[in-house]
Amino acid sequence: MSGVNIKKLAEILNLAPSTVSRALNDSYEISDKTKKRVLDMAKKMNYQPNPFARGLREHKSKTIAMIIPDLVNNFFAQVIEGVEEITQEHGYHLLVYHTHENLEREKEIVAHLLNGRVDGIMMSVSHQTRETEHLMTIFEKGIPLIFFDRVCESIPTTKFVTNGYESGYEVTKHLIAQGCKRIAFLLLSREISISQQRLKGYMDALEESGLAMDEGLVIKCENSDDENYHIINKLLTDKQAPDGILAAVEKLAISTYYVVRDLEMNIPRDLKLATFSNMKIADLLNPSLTTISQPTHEFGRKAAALLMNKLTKKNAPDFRDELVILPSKLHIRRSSSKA
Amino acid sequence: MSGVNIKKLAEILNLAPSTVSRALNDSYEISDKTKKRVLDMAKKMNYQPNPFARGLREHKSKTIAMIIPDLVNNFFAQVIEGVEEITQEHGYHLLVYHTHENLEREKEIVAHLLNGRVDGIMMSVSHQTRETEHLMTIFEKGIPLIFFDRVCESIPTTKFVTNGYESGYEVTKHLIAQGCKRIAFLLLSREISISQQRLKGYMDALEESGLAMDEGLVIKCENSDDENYHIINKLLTDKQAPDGILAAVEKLAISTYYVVRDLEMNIPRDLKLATFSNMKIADLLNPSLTTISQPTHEFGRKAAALLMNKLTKKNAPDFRDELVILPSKLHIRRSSSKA
DNA sequence: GCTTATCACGAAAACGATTCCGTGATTAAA
DNA sequence: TTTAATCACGGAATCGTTTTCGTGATAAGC
Repeated sequence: MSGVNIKKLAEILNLAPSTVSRALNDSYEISDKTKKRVLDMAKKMNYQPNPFARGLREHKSKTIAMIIPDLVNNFFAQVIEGVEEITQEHGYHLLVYHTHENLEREKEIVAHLLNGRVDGIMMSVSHQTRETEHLMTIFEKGIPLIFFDRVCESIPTTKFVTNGYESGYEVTKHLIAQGCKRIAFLLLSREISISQQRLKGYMDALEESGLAMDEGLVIKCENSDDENYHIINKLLTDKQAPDGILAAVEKLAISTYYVVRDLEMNIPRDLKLATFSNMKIADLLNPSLTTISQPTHEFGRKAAALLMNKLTKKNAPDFRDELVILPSKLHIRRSSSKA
Repeated sequence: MSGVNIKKLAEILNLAPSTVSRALNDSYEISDKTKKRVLDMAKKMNYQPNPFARGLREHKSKTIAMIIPDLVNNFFAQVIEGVEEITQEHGYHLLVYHTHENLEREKEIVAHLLNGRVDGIMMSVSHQTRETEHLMTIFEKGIPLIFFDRVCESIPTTKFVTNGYESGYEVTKHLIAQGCKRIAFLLLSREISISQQRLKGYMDALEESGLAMDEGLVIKCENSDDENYHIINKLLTDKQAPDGILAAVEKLAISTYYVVRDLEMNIPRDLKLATFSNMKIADLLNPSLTTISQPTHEFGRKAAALLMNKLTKKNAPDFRDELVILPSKLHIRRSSSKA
């Protein structure tokens, strides 16, 4: 169709394909005169190297993959922007895959990436992910792998996370300071480490404040908003209803707003609410919503920069088995206020 | 590194590479017995075909690209989800690129996709995009191209859009019915067709209602939130301030909220507000926000389905030069109410 | 029994780029 | 002047598939 390749260029210029290739790659073996001839003609004919031929030879794709659970969650959309900023700088391409929190899908996606299609992978595991063989396979094949946010602790590579424990602790302390005695913790999964850390921070804050830890107040929610509505509704109409809610995920806080509205309750009078979220308009909600927000763009940029460094620098060291912790920030707003 | 290829399989099975290839592709020339042997061994050795070798032979990448202006805008994030759903079904891969509303970047991205890296392109043009040579190049190279939302009218292919004119008209009529006499229209660009249509709907509604059209009320905003804050602030503190605002983009409505709050004005009493937006929590804002929302998932799915059909079906017809119109929906909420 | 299909598979070319090896020509060293 | 480098380039192999063209063997048709 298009059909400008090295062979044609060589023919037109009366050179061998090897010479043209070397000229294009600025090899020292080619005279400046010839280089100029080749470059000029290449530009004139709008030559673009074939990525498959090159990929086949070099075993490099100049492509990385991002595997994330979901996009509707604002968090990942923002991280992607950060990542893409960096990859584009380096001339890399970015493939995006959603697992929809489904382990089987995660495995399938991973399987399709083991054949050289990508040079590196950045991922956030689904909250179903307990087995890790498929992730270990990536690692063992030597494909550079970075986790972010939802990490898999057992794979010895670099992981980017937020300080889940500290922020869980901090926001719980805040809720207690505002007068909460029974604080429920809403989460999607207890499997993934970020949830565990937030939960631990929450529990330690309770204990330190002399509040009883009630296992019945740690509520596992679902992926479906409808189901969550009912779960939260049941929670709030119980005679042992909590006076505070800490949501591990934005959408659980949203569902809480709807339940509260339908029950004609009042936030923050009857219930104080805080959530982990990167929503930009938390300020404009009614009432404005107390959030713990993560530095999303920085997240994406830092993780991508590390990966790009590994891929573009000769002899870059392997990733260290470490956690890079990016601090979250607590934004106190009306939903958790005393009055 | 991994190293399970057809040649190795062939060696182990005592067959020729060509036979193995045919067996894997379920060719009629291979006996069932041999097919089974090959398939079993391929599974056992975890064989994954090399995408570059295949791509080089077939001139197919099994990959499509999405080029969008921005991701922070909820709209595109949701469209991507729809697209990915379909592409994943067909075993296709999805590359994502952001132009950040920058024409030069758009051109660069396009240039990198002309060499066979992708089998098809779905895009929404940046609002800077006036020239269309780079888009025409895609078309002329025969790469299937679909536009959505922000389309380029002059390229003869299928475009997916919402009914901008009708919804612009409808929401303006609504604002007028709520008592607005001077309605401002906030937009990012007059170049792109979707803006033009919404604007036209707005103007026709004004005219039909006997309201004077004031060019000074059509306000061009910027990409930066800070600048927009000042623009809107100036607008609302003018002695000729509007009593209604229709925002073409969600973020302009958000900025309006902040300005109104800082000016200690009241929505909807002092100013009625409506916006094009796919925000899910418009309901929870203070006051709740009247929106015109697009069917984002359907958008992505329909456009992707058309593209997949073209790419996977033999002899699928070329895209017709037509506009596929997906209707938007007006959600009336408190921000535009009479009282 | 002989010709002709059909079957089941192998050998080799091709896709487009990179790179190892060679080689004639010029230059430098002795 | 001879020898050895260095330069500037060409030839051919290579990456892993798919596919065209064969080919020997078996089966079918007369």
